Amino acid sequence: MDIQLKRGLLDVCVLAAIKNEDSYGYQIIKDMKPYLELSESTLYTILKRLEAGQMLTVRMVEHQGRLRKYYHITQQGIDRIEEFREDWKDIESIYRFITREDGSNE
Amino acid sequence: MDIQLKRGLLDVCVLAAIKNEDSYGYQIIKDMKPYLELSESTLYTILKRLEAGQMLTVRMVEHQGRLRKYYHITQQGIDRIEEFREDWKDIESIYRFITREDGSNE
DNA sequence: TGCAATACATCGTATCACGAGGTATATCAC
DNA sequence: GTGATATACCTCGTGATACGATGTATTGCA
Repeated sequence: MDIQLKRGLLDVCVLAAIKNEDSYGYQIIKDMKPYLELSESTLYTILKRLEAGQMLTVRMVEHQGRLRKYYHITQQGIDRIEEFREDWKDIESIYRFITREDGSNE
Repeated sequence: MDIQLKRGLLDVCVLAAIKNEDSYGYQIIKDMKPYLELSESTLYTILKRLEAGQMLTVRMVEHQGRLRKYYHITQQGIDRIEEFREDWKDIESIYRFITREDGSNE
């Protein structure tokens, strides 16, 4: 899929992936894979950005000798998803503009 | 609206704006305004990019002493819109992932 | 005379996705 | 025990790109 199209979805998509249950990087990639593939470098960049924007909090957990960073969504993160829902109305209107058939000669 | 969300729409939106009738920069901005605001600098960047990608052709027309550059969509441009329609199915599936209610506790 | 609208353009900046590469442990096959 | 694969994190550099700022030039109206 077109990279540009993904851009606006990525941040919200990651938030959605941890919305119902705290999760960690590797797991998030696996969960999102059926919908949207993203590389590790991309995910960790996004997670950092979301943490900086206080959309989520981080907690270290040891699991079988390896450290995992569990991410937990904040209220601001939940609000961000809600904003996206609002934006979606505009997106759909743009979609209709793009795919409209002008009746003129088709 | 979120800039990132617009990104994937912009190119296709401009193509859609000239799909039914050749148009020029200033007019395109006005036509798109109700759906998607974009600055002149952004539009001219996009038009250059679309021309380079052979999505449209350009023709100079003098109009009341001023030069206008009329843009005409090519078959490749039309195909690009069709590709977008295809991508839209994936986008909608991502939208459902983001807005899904997991039933668990809501 | 001045200002808004029309119509084009360039440049620099900030944001961002991603590939390439790095570190380290667990697990399983040979 | 050695190597490969999976797990799990990270950084850096690059290319793409939207946009504000700025510039040029004409038309038309107050």
